[in-house]
Amino acid sequence: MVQLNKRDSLYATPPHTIDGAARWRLTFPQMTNPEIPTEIPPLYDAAATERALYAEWDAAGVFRAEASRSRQAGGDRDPYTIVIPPPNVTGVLHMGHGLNNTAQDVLIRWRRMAGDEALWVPGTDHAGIATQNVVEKALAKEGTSRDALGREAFVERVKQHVEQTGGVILQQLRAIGASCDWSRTGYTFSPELSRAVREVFVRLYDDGLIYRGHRVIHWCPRCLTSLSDEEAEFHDATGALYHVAYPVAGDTTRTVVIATSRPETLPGDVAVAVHPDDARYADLVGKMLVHPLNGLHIPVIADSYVDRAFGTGALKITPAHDPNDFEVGKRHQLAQPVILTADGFLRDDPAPEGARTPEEFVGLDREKGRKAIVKVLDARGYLVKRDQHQHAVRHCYRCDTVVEPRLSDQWFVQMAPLAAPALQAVRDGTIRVLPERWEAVYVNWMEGIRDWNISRQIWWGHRVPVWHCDACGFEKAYRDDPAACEKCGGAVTQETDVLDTWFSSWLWPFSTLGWPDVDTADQQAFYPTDALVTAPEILFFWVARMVMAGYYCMGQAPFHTVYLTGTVRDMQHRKMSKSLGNGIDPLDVVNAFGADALRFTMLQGMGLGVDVMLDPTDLEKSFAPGRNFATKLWNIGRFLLMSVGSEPVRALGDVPDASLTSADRWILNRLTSAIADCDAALGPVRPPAGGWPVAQRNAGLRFDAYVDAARRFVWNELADWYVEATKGRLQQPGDDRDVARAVLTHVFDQALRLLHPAMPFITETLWRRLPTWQAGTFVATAAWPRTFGAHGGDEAFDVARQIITAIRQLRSDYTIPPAQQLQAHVVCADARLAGVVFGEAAFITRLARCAITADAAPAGAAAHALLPNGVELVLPLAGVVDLSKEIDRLRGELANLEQQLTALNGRLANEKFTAKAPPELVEAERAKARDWAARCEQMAAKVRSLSGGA
RNA sequence: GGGCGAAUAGCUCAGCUGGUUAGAGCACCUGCCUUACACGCAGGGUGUCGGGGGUUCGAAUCCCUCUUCGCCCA
Repeated sequence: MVQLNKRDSLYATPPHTIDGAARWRLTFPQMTNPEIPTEIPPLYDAAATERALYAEWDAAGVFRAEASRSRQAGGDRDPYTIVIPPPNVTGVLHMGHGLNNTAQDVLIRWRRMAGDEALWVPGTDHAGIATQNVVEKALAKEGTSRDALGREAFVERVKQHVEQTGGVILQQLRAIGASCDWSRTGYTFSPELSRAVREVFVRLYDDGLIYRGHRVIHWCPRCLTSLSDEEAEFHDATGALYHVAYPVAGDTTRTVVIATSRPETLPGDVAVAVHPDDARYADLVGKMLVHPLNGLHIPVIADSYVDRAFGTGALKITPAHDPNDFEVGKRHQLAQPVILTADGFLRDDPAPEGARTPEEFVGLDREKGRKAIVKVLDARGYLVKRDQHQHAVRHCYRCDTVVEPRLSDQWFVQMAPLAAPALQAVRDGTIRVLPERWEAVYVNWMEGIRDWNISRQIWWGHRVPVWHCDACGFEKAYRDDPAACEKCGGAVTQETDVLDTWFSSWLWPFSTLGWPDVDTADQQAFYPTDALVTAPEILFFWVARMVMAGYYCMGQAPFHTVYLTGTVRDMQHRKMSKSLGNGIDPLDVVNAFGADALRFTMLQGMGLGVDVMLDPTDLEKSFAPGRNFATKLWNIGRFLLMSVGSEPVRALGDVPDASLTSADRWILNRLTSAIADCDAALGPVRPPAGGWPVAQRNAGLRFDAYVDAARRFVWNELADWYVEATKGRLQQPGDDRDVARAVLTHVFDQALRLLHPAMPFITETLWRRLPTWQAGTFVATAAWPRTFGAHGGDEAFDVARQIITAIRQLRSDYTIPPAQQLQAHVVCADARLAGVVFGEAAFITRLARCAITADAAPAGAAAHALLPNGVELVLPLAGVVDLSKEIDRLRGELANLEQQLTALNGRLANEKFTAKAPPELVEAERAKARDWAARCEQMAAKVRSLSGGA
């Protein structure tokens, strides 16, 4: 429940129904008539504006890029391209997307206005495992399964699911204002992009970079597929380390104790390994041990892989269920019994001598199997001890199931040759990664690059395009499905695995531009792309692999800048997630406060490498920065546009320089530094030839600094000072009124342009109400502001501002009601300064509600202020000001300044300082000391005269 | 276990290659419905720049160390 002000009653529904969100939904007449500025509604209605405005942009083709206009294709504009990180086709928008796509949209809108041929390619990926999981769950509910349906019918079913539910997220992106070129929407499973996937597979295969390997890989027993290293995420867990005794065969006095965190894999043991230099076990190497569960004899082997310091220094070897054991097993030619089923249940894989998995354990899942086995070991006296153990356990990134290492045949990409140029690119500055520290992470991963398991044992995805001959065994990868074996004419069979979804998205920057067709217009015009904006989590999954694919397929890097966003978190710093229920639906925010408020809030919090904290339980508070500023901007616009009115406005260039007031000069100078600040914050657009120089590697992409600069200009300079300064001028017809109207219009126009990339909707809505607006034009395609030379003569306005602030401070110190008119006596030793001050008298009087006069102040109690420039203010306040308190107040100020001055003089007296510090600095400090000394003297004199007069 | 980063106002963060009287937003305190805006206006900084040592004429900034917290990798 909010406190209503008098204005609310005009528009609001009864007070008890008012909350922050509801107020924004109140409807006002459509604001499509810009011709009547006097009818600008008092509240900006985002809901009623945004959707229609987006449709208008879309219909006008504002977001569509033309290949022919790109310099690379013979046009006269620099291309600027971003490809969207394709979201899951059946996904819905979350805050992470909101953050990420807002950043991209700022860049694209900025460059579009700056005159680049800006292309933002949107699209989705088919999300193999995730989408298949969803459909399989639905089938389970219907009492059927993918196996019952069969492969073709199942794939058809998934397709239907995607058609029905897919693409929602692309609609949602429109709601937050994303200015994508929808005519180029990509989909990783479309026929075009599928052709790219197949092409790259065949090329890699023919180059010998794709091979089939029999290895221990990460297996998700729930998704029933293999996972790449990146998809099997480590989570720290507290487990137990079990010490199990293996008796030495034929020597009842001795045992070897091994330590394991996974006793359920005991049946798969084929050896116990010790370090070759480990004296404790040296005499046992080559001897046999009796397996404590199945009684089979297994050897003690020596292998330097064993870490003597871990556990007991003896390690059980289970080749089929641990990647390291697999390697050890291969070195020692050991068997590879598989004692777990695909879905994670214990099974037997008997040795010639007998069963490995005792019958009582067969059919138990991993959890139950572990408990049962530990119980039996304990009962038989083989369990020596059980320690608590901290370790990292891999989990499936899609379903969070504990990943099982599993021995199987998989397709791999040999990565080292692909990594070489990708590593070089970041090292030599062809590609920069921001925040910089991720560059090190990237380099580290590339240097230790491991082969990529690209096969997935699912059906939804691109099927591995390899066929083998049933008759002669010939095998080959094909661009087009073969009818028969090219060697013997026998029947051929295609591989059943499909490819990792990332095997399609690593081609995204060029597959969306028409690859593998060569030199399509889009490729020529827009490749390589410019910035890639994404979350750090997919640096390896996606970004690093795109770089590799870019070099492999296109011969050059796919982009020159990688910007990794922060993560959206709640107030406890937990990542927002569906399972925690701490997420915020961006569309709720859009409905409540508008897309601009959402975007501005995110941008303001988007420091480089900084996470964005939002409170899902209090949207009102979380989005206050954006909401407040959107409202402020609306109100500034409303007032400014109504004040300027609809009569013709002179172009600023037609206003003679001499007609500009000090205030005009001041705001124009503030504007030019705001433009410079925004440009500097957004940063260098593209690297010079030869890559990023060190000085620029970390420059730009400071979205927080950009919106801050624009906000400061609009709110703290334009609204707080300049608009106030023009109020008087606008009421008096004449030339000066027209000058003020021209400056207001120009400055507001420029401000809207600066803000447009951040707040596209509200800026467009206001921009078309400018008296200079021409039908059919958009701020979205208006020219990005440029800095201009400084206007001299803005000091008077600054002096006036200082005086106003000083009077306000005194008012506040003495709690004088704002409405009470005052009179200040201004004492200026400097005649020129006096002229300046009294030239701004009207302005000072209005803003400070205080007339100024040069007359000497009357006797009696008064408040005093001494400005740094020597101007002295006396506010006669008999009855309000207590003279002794006033003296104390001034003495306090004086003491403060004297303290600073003493420190400063100390520094200046130090010869080491004057000798070693830069001369400019020393001179600046001397000047400061002179100023302070003068001011101290003035203040001391004031205190003396007040004390003496008392 | 290996590597990297951070610690500044109640909260989230700026503070560039050492030199400002240490800043912003939100929150907070005081006074105001001053005819664009109470989602606002005016005024207010509420701080041992994590602890300790060092380098330097000078340290929030550079170095060492301790503590705490993150991230990446295994």
